[in-house]
This record gives sequence, C-alpha cells and structure tokens, in this order.
Amino acid sequence: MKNLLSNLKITVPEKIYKKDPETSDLGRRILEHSILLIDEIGFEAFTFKKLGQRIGSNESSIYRYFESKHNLLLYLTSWYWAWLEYQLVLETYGIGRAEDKLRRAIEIVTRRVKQDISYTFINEVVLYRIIVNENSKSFLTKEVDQENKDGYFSAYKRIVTRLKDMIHAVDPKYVHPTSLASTIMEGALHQQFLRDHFKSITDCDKNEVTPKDFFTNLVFKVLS
Amino acid sequence: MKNLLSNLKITVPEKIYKKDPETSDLGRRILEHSILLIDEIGFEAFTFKKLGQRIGSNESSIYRYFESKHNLLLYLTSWYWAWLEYQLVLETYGIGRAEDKLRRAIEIVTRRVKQDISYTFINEVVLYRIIVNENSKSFLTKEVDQENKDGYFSAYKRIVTRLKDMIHAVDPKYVHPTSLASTIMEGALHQQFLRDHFKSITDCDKNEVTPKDFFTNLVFKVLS
DNA sequence: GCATAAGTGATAGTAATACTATTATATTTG
DNA sequence: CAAATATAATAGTATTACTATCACTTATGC
Repeated sequence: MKNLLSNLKITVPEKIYKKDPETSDLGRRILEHSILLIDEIGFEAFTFKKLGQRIGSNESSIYRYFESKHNLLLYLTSWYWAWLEYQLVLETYGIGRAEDKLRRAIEIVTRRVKQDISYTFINEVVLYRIIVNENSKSFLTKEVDQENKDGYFSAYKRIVTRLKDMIHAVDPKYVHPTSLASTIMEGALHQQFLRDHFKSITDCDKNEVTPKDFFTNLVFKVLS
Repeated sequence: MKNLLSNLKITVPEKIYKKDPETSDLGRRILEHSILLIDEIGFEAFTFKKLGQRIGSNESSIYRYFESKHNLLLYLTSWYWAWLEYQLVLETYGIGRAEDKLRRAIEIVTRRVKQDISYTFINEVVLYRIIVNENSKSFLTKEVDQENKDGYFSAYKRIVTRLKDMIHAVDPKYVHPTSLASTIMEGALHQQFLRDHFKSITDCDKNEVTPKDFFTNLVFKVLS
C-alpha cells in the first residue's frame, strides 16, 4: 500500500491554488511548514509573513501559490480528505461481506492518524491535528455555497457517500444512511477534540474507549 | 413558561465581559445588533467598528463591554446554551417516564428555533443561526483550555451532562452515554448546517425528515 | 549559446483590523 | 449639588492581508 500511495498524486481541485505547490521546491516547503506552523500557533494567528520568515522566503512569493490563508486551509483539508479516500478505497476494496467492509470503513474514518504513512513532505500526523482543530473553519463561512459549487469540498462529500453506500449495503431498510454517514465523519473529529480538551463530555479515553469503538457500536446497533 | 422565562435572567460567566451588557441601553443595543450583524455578514467580516456605525455609537464604547469580538461570540453562545438549558429543564421537569423524558429532551436540543420566544432584545431565531454557523469557532482556538478553566463553556457542558443522565436512566447498561449525548448536541447543529449548504450528505429535508427524527430514531435504536 | 520566459526575493505601499489612550461632555446617584 | 460613572470623539499603534513594481536568477526552447 505504501508503494501504491507514494506513486499516486493526491489531487486537489485546481481552482483552490493559483500555482500548484507540488511542482516546485518552494511550493513543497510552503505545504510542509504551513502544516507545522498552523499546528503550533493555530489558524487565527497564522500569517503568510510568519510562514515566509520560517521558510526563509518572501510573503509575496507565497501569495503566488495561494490567494489567501483560507485557500491554503482549503488546500490542506482537501488534500487530507483525498488522501483518506484513497485509504478507504484501498483498505476496503477486497472485503466481500458488507458488514466487515463497513466495520473496516468506520475504523478508517474514525482513527487518529498516528504514523506518517506516505513519507512525503506532508506530515499526516500533524495534518490530522489540523483537521481536528481547523476543518470546520474551512466551510463555516459566508462563501461556502460558491466554494461548494467550485468543487472545493468534493473529496469530503465522496467519502460520506461511500460510507452511506456501505451502510445501505448492510441494511437497505435503514432510512437515514446519509445523515448517519455524515454524523460519523464529523462526530469522529469532534470526539477527538473532546478527548483533548473537554474530557467530561466524552467517554473516549475512559477505559480505553476510542471514537472507533463508540461509532462501531453505535452503527451496528442502529442497523441490526 | 413565557412568564417564567421573562422574569429569569440568563446568566453568563462573568469573566466573559468587562461590563455587563444587560445593565445599560448601549449594552443591550450591542447584543441586539451584534446578533443581526454577525448573521448578515458572518463572524469573520464582523468588526466593532461596523457594529458601532450600525448602532450610532463608538467603537471604543463597545470595547468597554467586551475586550474582543471573540469574547462577544463567547457571550452570545453562552447565553444561548444557558437559555436552551432553561428550556430543557422546564420542558422535561414534569415528565416521569424516562423514555418520554429523553424523547422530549432530544426534541428540544435538536429543533431549529423558529419563534422568538422570550421577547427580549435578543432575537433567538437569528441567534440560533449564529449558533449553527459560528458556535464551533468559540472553542476551536488555541485558548480553549484556559477559557474552559474559566468556566466559559459550562452551560454547554451541563446540557450534555443532563442529556447523558437521561440516556443513562433509559438504559443503564449502555456504555457510551456521554459521547452519545455530545454527538447529539454537535450533530444536530451539523445536520442543520448540511441541510442549508450540503444537501447531498444529509437526509434531513428529504421526505420531511428533521434532525429530531434522525437522532430520535438513532438513540432509541441504540438503547433498545 | 542565446533569447525568452518563468520563478523568486526585496521593497514599498494601501486599506482595514484590532485594539489602547486621552479628553471632553453628558448622565446618573448619593 | 458634588462626585462618580458612562459615553462620544479623536488620535494613535502595531499588525494584517493583501497588491504592485522591479531586479535578479534559473530553467527551457530553438
């Protein structure tokens, strides 16, 4: 799987960037260090000036790749969801039994990324923390409908749809498979956030419970 | 109930504000119009200067009430959750059967606010839209742990705990009542957002389905 | 090998943001 | 009526989120 992934280029909707950051050394440094810097100081305090200082480059050069820090965030989140979609497709491809397939899928979309898997300039462990903390900010904006039309959220929506199809395969009579799928996706991130900051309103981390355990149990109770 | 509520003052943690906005005419205008303006232009574009122009007052006067727009958002979200907690307590108080009580509670925390109920300067219908669009931004910050210690999120956490207790009363053997409760709370807002902006990844609004229907069905399947 | 284009860095500049400080004036309260 | 408090007006600061220009370097095409 590692080999497969390292040969595949994760595709991000073109309109998100002005110039493809994967095609140059500076672009790759922008991606690598924007992830580290956003993780360190948070998206609100993150600026292109600070990033430029960090990578020994100029603010104006970074603007040649992304027209705003919001678009850079869209790039990072799109990259992550496209990457997760590959994991999901590859790791569930060979599974025949619908129930096993769904069980595996839930594991994939709810697990905390703990290892840098594809060995590129993108550190997936840190990127995952950014997803937990900042993903919602990519769509909770006044521009969401236009950006949705431009296809910026398509990777995320495709994952939800794949999950929905797997839920449907297990129980074709269940009437809310799409909402269940989107609840798992968003809920998993939320539970991860709660276990880091609001332990009193989650069961995760008590008795070794993980978001995977919670959602697996939930889904199969709902479908059985 | 209307009378009860109009006599009760919704209490927001003191440290959130520099001067209690409910104690003066200017303060009340700040609350009233910040809700309307944030709803119109979004939290990112909202500034104290624009709010000042809108209410015929001065930027610096608004800073005497709130030290930043982030704290104003914390005030509004805290107010909403405190208000919702009253609704929850009052509307479930007399219900004896655990199952009926939980059913009612789910309805209360998942329903879209459609009527301005308590007739104050706070428009709850518009405030609810702000909660859907902006609530996550109140805690997805680097300051969350300190602000949590200062009690800024206590009303929200109390609602989750009350819901958890009701879930436990229905099924004491269910092992993840707290995560289920927090999933309902966050998931309801998310489903509302999806039905406004990402219809393809929710079942809500198809065949008259509401977040209440989805979560009621889900919870009672999980607990039965 | 040379011209052209493309990429980068440096600098400057602009409008707006997110505040703080000061002072004058108006209003409330004791 | 005096004292305290609240508000408005103005000014000022550091930073943000960009845009524009120009010089310099490096890659590419013929």
